[in-house]
Amino acid sequence: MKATIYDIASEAGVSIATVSKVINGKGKISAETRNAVFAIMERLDFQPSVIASALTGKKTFTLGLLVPDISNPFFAEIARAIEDQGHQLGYSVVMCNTDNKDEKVERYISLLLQKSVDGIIIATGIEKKEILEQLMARGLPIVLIARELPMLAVDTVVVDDYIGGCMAAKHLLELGHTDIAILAESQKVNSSRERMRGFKQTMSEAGLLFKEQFLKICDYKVEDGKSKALELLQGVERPTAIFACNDMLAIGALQAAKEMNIGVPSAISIISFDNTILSSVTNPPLTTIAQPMEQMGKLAVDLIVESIKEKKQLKQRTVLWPEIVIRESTQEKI
Amino acid sequence: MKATIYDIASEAGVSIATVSKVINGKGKISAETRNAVFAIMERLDFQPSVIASALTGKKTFTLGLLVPDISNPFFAEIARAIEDQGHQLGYSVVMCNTDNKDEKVERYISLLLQKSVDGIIIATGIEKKEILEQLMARGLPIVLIARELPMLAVDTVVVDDYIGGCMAAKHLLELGHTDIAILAESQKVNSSRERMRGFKQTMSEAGLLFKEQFLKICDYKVEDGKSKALELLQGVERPTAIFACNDMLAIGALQAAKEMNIGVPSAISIISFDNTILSSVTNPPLTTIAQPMEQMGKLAVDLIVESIKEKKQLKQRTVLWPEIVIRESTQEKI
DNA sequence: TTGAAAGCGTTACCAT
DNA sequence: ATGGTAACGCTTTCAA
Repeated sequence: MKATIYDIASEAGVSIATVSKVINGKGKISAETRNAVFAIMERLDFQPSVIASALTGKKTFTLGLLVPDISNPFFAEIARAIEDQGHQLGYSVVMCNTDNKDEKVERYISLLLQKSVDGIIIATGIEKKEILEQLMARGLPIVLIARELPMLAVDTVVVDDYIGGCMAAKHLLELGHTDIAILAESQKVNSSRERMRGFKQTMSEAGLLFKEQFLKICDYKVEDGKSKALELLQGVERPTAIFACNDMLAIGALQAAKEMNIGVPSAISIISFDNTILSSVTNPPLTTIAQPMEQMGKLAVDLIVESIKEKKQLKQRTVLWPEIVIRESTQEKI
Repeated sequence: MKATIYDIASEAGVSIATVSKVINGKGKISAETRNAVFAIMERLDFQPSVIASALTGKKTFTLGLLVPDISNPFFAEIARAIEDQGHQLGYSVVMCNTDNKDEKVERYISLLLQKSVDGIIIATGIEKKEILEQLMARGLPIVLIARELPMLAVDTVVVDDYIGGCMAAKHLLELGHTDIAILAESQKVNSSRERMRGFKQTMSEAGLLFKEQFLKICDYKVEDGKSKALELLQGVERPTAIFACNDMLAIGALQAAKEMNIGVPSAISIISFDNTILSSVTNPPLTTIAQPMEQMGKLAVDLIVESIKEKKQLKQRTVLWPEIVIRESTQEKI
C-alpha cells in the first residue's frame, strides 16, 4: 500500500542502500542514479518512515509539551510559539494537558517515553520533583518554561517575576496609590510568590506598608478572582488599586467592580500580569505586565534542540525581562 | 541504556516471545511467569517501544490535529476537547498550526504521514480539495471538525451554522431590531456563509429586508472587525444591532462602539457566534450563539478512532445543534 | 505453556 | 559508485 524503500529500489533497479543514501544525501552517488531515484520517489509518492529510521537509533523528531490546559490563553500562546519554532527546526510537538495534576504528568511522561520523543518541554507545575529527577536520569532532554523547580539543574526559561512585581508596584505608586490589594495564585506557585515579593518589596522601599488583609489567595479561575475581589471591595477599608497576578484574576476583579458599580479605573485601578489576548479584550483593556511569550517559546525550543543534538550539556536558566503594557485600567488616584 | 524486551527476557530466563505475550496479555502464560515478568519490568522501569511495535504493523496511537492557530481560543478549546478524549482512548495528539495556508497544510500532512499517525483531525480551512482526496486515497482516516468541504465523502462534525444564524436573527428580531448589520468572515468560509444565509432568511421570513450596505466582510482579526464596525457606525444610516459571525469580530464591534461612545446594548445590540471564553470576558459580556466545542471534539475523536479500528467505513456528517447564550450585549430596541 | 524465527522499513558498516 | 547484510525492538506464526 504505502511505498517503501524496497519499492523504490526495485523500481529503480538499485539496492535499498543506494536509495537510503540518496534520501539522506550521504555517500557518493552519481547524479544520474540520484535523479532517477528522486523521480521514482516522486512518482510513487514515497514518504520515508520516521518510525523505521527512529528504530535504527536516529531521532523521532518529536517533542512532548506538557501544559496545564491548552484552552488557557497563556498556555495556548506559549504552545503556538513552541510549535512554530519546533516546526521550523523539524520537530513535531505532542500536546499534553495535565490540569496541574502530578498523576496526569506521570502518565503523560510514561506515554511520551514509550513513543521515544526526543525531549520534553514542561510548562506545568510539578509537585514531586522526583518525577523530573527520574526523567533527567534517563538522559532525556528537558526544559522548563514559565515554571521553575528551584534546586534542580534543568534548563529553564522564565520571565523575571520579581522584577515584574516591582514594575507593577512602581506603576501604581507613581499614580499615587497607597492602599493596594493583591490577588495572588496559590503560594505553591513559585512565580506568583515572586511577583508578590517584588511587589511588596517595592512598596516597602517606597516607605509604604502592605496591609496583609489586602492579600487574597485565589484559584486559577475568573470566578474565584471575582469573589475574592468582591470581598476586598466590600470590606470596611477599600483599596484604590489591585494587583492581580494574572489576567484571569484581573478579569474577575473587573467583573467584581462592575457588579458593585465601582468605576475602573476612576474609582479603582487594576493591573495584571501576562498580557494574554484577554487583557486587550476587556473593557477597559488591562494595564498588564507582559511576559514575552513568543520569545520564551522560541528559546525553550532552541535550548531543547541544542540539548538533543548534544551541542550542550551545561544547564542554564534564562530569565527574560518583563515589560509593562499600559492600557486603560489604571489611572492616577484621585 | 533503556531496557528492552530482551533485557526483560534474559533477566526472567524466558524468551522475548513470552515477554511480548505478557505485555499484551495474549496467548496462554502461567500466572507464575507472568508475575515474574511483570516484576522485572517494574524493577527495570521498562517502557515498551511504541516505535518498534508500530513497525510490526500495529498502530502508533497518535493522531494529527490541524488547526489554523492554537492561540485562537476557539481552536484552543476544540483542541483541549480532542486531546482529552484522545488521551482517554489511548491516543496522543500532534498539534499543527497551519495559518489556513494550503502549503503549510501540505507540509504538515507529509510530516504526519512520515510519522505514521493513525489519523488526522482537520479543523483548518483547505482550498484545494485534492489535498484531502489524495489523503483519503491512501486510506488514512480523516475527520473534519468545524469546517466542511462540500461534496467530499469524509467524516465531518459541525454545528448547524444555518440554524445558528437563524437563532441570532430571531433573537434580534424579538427585541424589535430591524436595522441590522452583519460582520462576516471571508465568503470562502462555508460556515460564515451559512450563518449569514440563516440570518438573512429569518429576516426575510419576518418580512424584513436586509440592506446590503450593512454587510461587511472581514478578516479574522479583532482589528478588522473594529474598523469595519466603525464604518458601519459612522455611516449615514446606522444599524441598531450587529450580528458578528464570531467572537473576535464581535469584540472589534464592541471596541468600535466604545470608541464612538455608543452604548452597548443601550444604543446598539451586538450578538456573536462561538461562545469562546472571550465572549464571557468582555464588557458587556456577549450574547452569542454557542458551538458545543467540547462535544464536537469528543465526537470527532470517537469517529476517527472507530474508523481506525475499522469498525466503520460509512462516512457520516454529524451536525450539532447550536444554542443561544444570552448575556448583556443585546437588549430591546428603544 | 513456551520458544525460534521471520518480518516490519530503515541505517550504517563493510565489501566490491 | 553501489550493494549485501546485520541491527534496531517488537509481534506473530508455527512448532515443540
